Amino acid sequence: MDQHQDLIRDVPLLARLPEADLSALASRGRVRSYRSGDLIFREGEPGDSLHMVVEGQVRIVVLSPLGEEVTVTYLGQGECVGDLALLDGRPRSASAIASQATKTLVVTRGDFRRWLRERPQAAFALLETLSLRVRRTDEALADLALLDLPSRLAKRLLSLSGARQPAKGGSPAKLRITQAEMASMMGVSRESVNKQLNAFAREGWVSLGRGSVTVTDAKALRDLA
Amino acid sequence: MDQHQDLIRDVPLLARLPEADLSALASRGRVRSYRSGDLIFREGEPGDSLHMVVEGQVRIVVLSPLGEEVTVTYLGQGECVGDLALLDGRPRSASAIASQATKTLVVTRGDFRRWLRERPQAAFALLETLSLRVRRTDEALADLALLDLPSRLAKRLLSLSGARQPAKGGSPAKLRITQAEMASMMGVSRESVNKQLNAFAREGWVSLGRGSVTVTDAKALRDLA
DNA sequence: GCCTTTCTATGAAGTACTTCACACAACGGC
DNA sequence: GCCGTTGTGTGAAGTACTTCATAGAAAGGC
Repeated sequence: MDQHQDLIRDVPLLARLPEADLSALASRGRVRSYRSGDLIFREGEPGDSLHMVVEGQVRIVVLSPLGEEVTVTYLGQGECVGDLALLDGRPRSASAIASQATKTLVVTRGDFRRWLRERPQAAFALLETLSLRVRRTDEALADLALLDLPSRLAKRLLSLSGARQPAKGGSPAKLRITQAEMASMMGVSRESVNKQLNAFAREGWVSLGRGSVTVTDAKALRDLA
Repeated sequence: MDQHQDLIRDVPLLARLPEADLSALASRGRVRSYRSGDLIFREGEPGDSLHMVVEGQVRIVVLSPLGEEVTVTYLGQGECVGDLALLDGRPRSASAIASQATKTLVVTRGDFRRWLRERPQAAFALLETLSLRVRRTDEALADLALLDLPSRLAKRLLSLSGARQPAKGGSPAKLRITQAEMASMMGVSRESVNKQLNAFAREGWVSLGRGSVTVTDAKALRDLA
């Protein structure tokens, strides 16, 4: 399962499209800037645009039934925010908030559909990409139902570190993330994440700092997951 | 919302296509018959075909990390089995087993791609369908992480009964399903499902039989979920 | 009919998480 | 430099599930 992790990051919606098609799409977009903490869109709003992250980082949050904010994921440069809205025109299923100073390229649904109509080939690539995404989400669902916290945490650490440190050997990747954020993403308490991270640290698999986790033994984590 | 069940049920891959396009695709397929218990395909095999269920029922199972079979969902008449393989050509992410005598219409990846090439419009419909499926799975993921068993069970009961009893008023729908199957689908123990179902029964929200659950107060379940 | 298998039902003990309570360390503002 | 804020670390108690054990009732084979 975890060998698919690399796909997670390098398969944003448009990754498989030829460069020319991509820039044609980009040329129809407008650039928007956000300061850290700015709301990009809110859960439940009608969604008719896609944001490609040009610079910075975006936090995706949903409201839990109990009314607390739960961070689903973070999206960085080159990734797409709110892409599903382009395809099905449904309301936003989550809110997007700039977690740093961020620039996005906004493409509207209308522009996108015109662009797609002129490029039937692009639809194939999109179908393939979306299909991979369904697989990945299904897999996450199975993980959540079947795996315990240590395994899930190990997977998550690998996925996060793999993403930021692509195609490099054994060199350790320092993740800039708080334990509270990890807990929120995984749907467990901060205390549990803390205790498990410290257990990993005692084994020498990770090293911890204030607001950071560094994976030092990826193999051990992979074995666990 | 809960899990794969409903999404695959009311949003089969090809639901939004015009009738003519559908029958053009169907005409390229071959019909295959399976007896109850026959394996249709196995997890991990290369996937290059789609099965549309013409008659009968198919059980989708994955192997958990501990080696036990977990039923992900059941697919019935008109639904598609192994549809993702057509789009991305990846190995099967689950096994499919005929849970009754079943007939399927098999379409190969090659045939599908030729068919799709001749119908650029169909790609739009497929993109929309897949997009909805991603949303539903994401939602199921959030449910699993955030909701407790009573809520999830209530949702699941509604989703199952809604699927079999579409667009009808207050009339009770009798689900033909064992508690063990429900437990396997939801990733909890059979005993937990049993105890919770009996709690619902004591409230008068469902009535139980051997191999069946009947929702008698859908509103109460909805309030809980 | 009986016997085997399948399914439901339930209590007792164990486990993995949770919440709560608190301590302390690092950083930022001024 | 001090002080409020944010983040980490940890134990105690509680909760929601698990597994295990056991029982009985319904259905199917022959």
